[in-house]
Amino acid sequence: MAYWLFKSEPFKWSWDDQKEAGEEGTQWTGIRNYQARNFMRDMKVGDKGFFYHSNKGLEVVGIVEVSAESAQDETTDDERWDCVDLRAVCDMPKSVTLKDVKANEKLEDMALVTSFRLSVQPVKEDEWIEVCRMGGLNGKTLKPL
DNA sequence: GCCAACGTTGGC
DNA sequence: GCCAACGTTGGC
Repeated sequence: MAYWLFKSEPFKWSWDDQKEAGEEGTQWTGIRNYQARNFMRDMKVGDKGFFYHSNKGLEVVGIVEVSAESAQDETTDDERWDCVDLRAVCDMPKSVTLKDVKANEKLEDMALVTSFRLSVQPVKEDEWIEVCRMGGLNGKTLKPL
């Protein structure tokens, strides 16, 4: 299983919107960047990801799961763009801010810091565990600590 | 709202 | 295939 991070501007698509999309989840539309798209093509159903609020908030607020593999982005006819479906899994008991991430030397190589413009990013397992721990979650079981 | 970083486009 | 111009992202 792989781990990822998804950025969204909360005034466009917030964590609350994602939760309202329910168990089925919904397409993670609007990605128009080849690198980000290629990461989505690598995703498998069941992969976990952080839901990050960019622009406003600047924090990881929840955990999502890939609920469908990459398929045509329904918001465009352009066949170059496809995306996965995501569903909300749980809240971060305590949201983890970009500031917190930058202040943690274990996370200095995290793509969130090094490739900050990339809107869909891979997360290494140790980074996953660490960010979960900072947010009050066990990264393996996704239960509160 | 500014601007740095960086991806994309298009002329040559 | 280079590179300048341009557009977008996202932190500050």
